[in-house]
Parts: sequence; structure tokens; C-alpha cells
Amino acid sequence: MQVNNGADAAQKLTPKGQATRERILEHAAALIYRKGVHATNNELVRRAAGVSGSQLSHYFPTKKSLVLAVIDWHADSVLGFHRSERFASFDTVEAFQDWTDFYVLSGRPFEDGCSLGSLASEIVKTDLDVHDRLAEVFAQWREIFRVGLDRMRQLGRIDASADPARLADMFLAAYQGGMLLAQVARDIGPLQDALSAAVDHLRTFVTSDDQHMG
Amino acid sequence: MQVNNGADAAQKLTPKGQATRERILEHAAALIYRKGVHATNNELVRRAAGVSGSQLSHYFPTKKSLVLAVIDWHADSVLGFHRSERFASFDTVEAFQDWTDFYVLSGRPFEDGCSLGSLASEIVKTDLDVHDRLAEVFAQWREIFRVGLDRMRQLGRIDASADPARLADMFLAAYQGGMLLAQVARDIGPLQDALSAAVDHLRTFVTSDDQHMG
DNA sequence: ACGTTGCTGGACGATTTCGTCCACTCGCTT
DNA sequence: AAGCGAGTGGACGAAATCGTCCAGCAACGT
Repeated sequence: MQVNNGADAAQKLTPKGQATRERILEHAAALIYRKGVHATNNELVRRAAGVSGSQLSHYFPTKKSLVLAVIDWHADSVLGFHRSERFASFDTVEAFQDWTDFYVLSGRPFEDGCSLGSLASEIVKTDLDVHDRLAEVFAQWREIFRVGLDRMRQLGRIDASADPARLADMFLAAYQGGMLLAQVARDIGPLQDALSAAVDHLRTFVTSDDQHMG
Repeated sequence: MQVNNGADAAQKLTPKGQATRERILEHAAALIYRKGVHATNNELVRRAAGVSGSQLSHYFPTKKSLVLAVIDWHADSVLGFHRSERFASFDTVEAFQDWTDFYVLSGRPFEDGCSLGSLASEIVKTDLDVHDRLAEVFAQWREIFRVGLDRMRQLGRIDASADPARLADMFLAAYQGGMLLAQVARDIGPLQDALSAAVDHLRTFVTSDDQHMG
């Protein structure tokens, strides 16, 4: 289910080498998330991870391979987070409410945007090889929402007229767009508005049997 | 109302120089929209606009000044489009419906994303001077929606419980997020879903007096 | 007609950044 | 203990890109 990239290359590494590779990856992911892709040069990664220049070439022959690995790293993180028991498979309105609350209430994650969305926006126009990978990750993300919403509908928690696929895209778009606006405005307000409006819209489909306010 | 940048520098230019400056600007805007900021080097701009290297430095001393001017160029375009009579100040549901239809029905504008959103995502993390300019543009954009929605509420076209500011953020976020998802998926579906869901949500506030389906 | 101001052109230097190369060290196996 | 492979280190070369410099050209006013 995970994207599983770079495992082939990591198989023939000793524990020490694998640890070094992982260390590079973590620091690179943090730097790219913080400063963007093309503002993160190999010297920054080198200093942050405490490795020398040749090791980057050793574990990640080109910068593209590093970026690709970072995408998978963030993808696993984001998808894992959304698949955690915390949100109960997104099959209740409360789960979506908890999800939005998480981003709104947790201090400052909006300053750097979405780890995947920001990255996607930055490189979508340049590297076409990365395109398919990103598309797959977003498709999986959307599928998490869609499956949950579809289950809600099958269980009669929301009206049959609700379109799970459409609502899933709405949530994902509200989140991505809200993150962008919040990032630009340096204010979480737009994200909060977008997400709460999305949840409000979901509530309009809640069947009267199942209605209890959050 | 317009952002009005670079006008100071343009004032002491002859018509010929001003034409050259405008030509550079147009081609740079198109290139940046198509290929992104940091994939658009001055040689590409030079060849596209048919000017020599020194003219870029003449009219735009640094790349940042060029990007700044391009932002204003796109900002004027986007804000002007939304302020056109076409959408009647966004004070009817049909106006919002027409707005979404425009993006969904017009062939392929989603492939390169939103001219402002993509640009914002790419440089928000790098150049801090650009930050404020972008924030102002998005605030104006949001304000167009908010004023229209507020007017709708005052006219009783939508319920008093509707929050214009929140709905405005929702529309903008749905558009930006939908554009990003459509761009990554190379499919307009996500944008269509997000925008139609946003309009659907707006419809839930329509008062019974004013209800006529689109 | 002539000079000043603005416009144009190509070439150059400086900087950044990526990726490679060779030499050295560490740990494990024989 | 010796050898081999993996891991490590720093330095180097190559490429791209930005911005500057100086010289020639055009246009306008006096």
C-alpha cells in the first residue's frame, strides 16, 4: 500500500549505510519542506545530516533521486497519518471534524504549507518524472476520503444523494487551497474557513437519524 | 485599486522603450506561467521577447524585479477578470455557477494551474519580499467574493446564517486546491468536483423565495 | 546640424551548484 | 593477520545563470 521507493537500493546496504541514508533522507525532507526544493542545495543537506559530498552521490546519485525519495518519505508520512486509527477510516462526520481541528488547532503547521502540496506545486511544472508519483499519492489520499464517505453513505449516515468522490475531492482541495492561502496570508484563517465550510457541507448530507452536533 | 507596480520606472520611458518593456513583461509572464519561475531563465525571456541581454537589466535590473512585475501583470489580469461585468459582482448564485463553468468548460487552463496560485506556491518559501505583494492580491481576490456574498445576504438571496468571509475563503481555496489537484492528475475532474461542491454548498443557503435551479 | 538622452547589442566575469574522482579508513571474512 | 568490500572525506571540474560593462545606434530638442 505504501509507495515503497528506494527499497531496492537500500537492500544492499549495511545497517550503518542504511542509517546514513535514512539520516540524509530525514534532513533533506525537513529542509525541502522548510525552504523548498530548489532552495535546498546539497551543501545544506550535507551540513544538516553531517555527511560529506560524496555520500549524497553515493546514496542519491542525482538530486532528482533525492527529491523522489523525499516525496515518498512525505507520502508515507501523510498517508500513514490519514490511515491511523485516530480518524477511524473517515466514516463519521466527527472524524472529518477531528481532522480539520487537528490542522486548525495545532500551532503553526500552516506556515510551510502541506508537505506534499507545496512540493507538488513547486516541481509539477519542471520534472515530469515526478509527476506520476505525485499523482499516485494524491489519488491514494483522495481514496482514503472517498472510501470513508462511501461507507458513511452505505451505512445511511449521510444521504444517498451525496457523491463520495466529489466530496473527497472537495475536502482535499479545501485543504490544499486553504493551506496555500494560509501560507500566503501568514494567517490560519483561510484554512480554517475552507475546512469548516467543507465540513459544513458534509453535514448538510447527514441523515436526521444520525444528527448530533459536534 | 490595481496593484500598480513599476509605473514609477515606466514613467520616464519613451513609447518605444515602454513597448519593449511591455513585450518583455508579456513573454516573461507567459514563460513563467508555463514553465515556472526558476525554470525561466533570462535567455528564454530574451529569445522569446526578441531582446538582448542588457535590456533585461535595463528594464528589470534584477530577476526579482521581473518576477515582481510579472506578479502584478497576472494580478491585474486575474482581478480584472473577476471584476468584469461577466460575473455581475458575484451577487447571484448564477454568477458563481458561471464562474466555475468557465474553468471547467474552457479546454485546458488547468494544465498549468492558476497563474497566481502556482506562482505563489513556488516562491512563497524563498523570496520574502514577494510575500506581501501576493498576500495583498489574494486578499483583494477574496474581497471580490466576500463583497458579492455579503450583498447576496443583505438582499436576502441567501440566508442570514451564511458567513460571506468564510464562503469567500471556501471558493478561493476550492479553486486553488482544485487547480493543484487537476494539475497533478492531469485531469480536470478534481477541479470540477471541488468547484461544484462549493457551489452546492452555497446553494444550501439560498432562501426559498429565491430558489431556481441552474 | 549637432549634442544629449535614451535604447540596443554582444561579450565578459563572478557566483552558485551539481556531480565526479581519487585516496583513506573501518569492519568483516577467510 | 591479511584482504576485500563498504563507507567516508575533501577537493576538483563542468555547467548554468545572473548581472555588468563598454561600445554603437536611434531619436528628439535646440
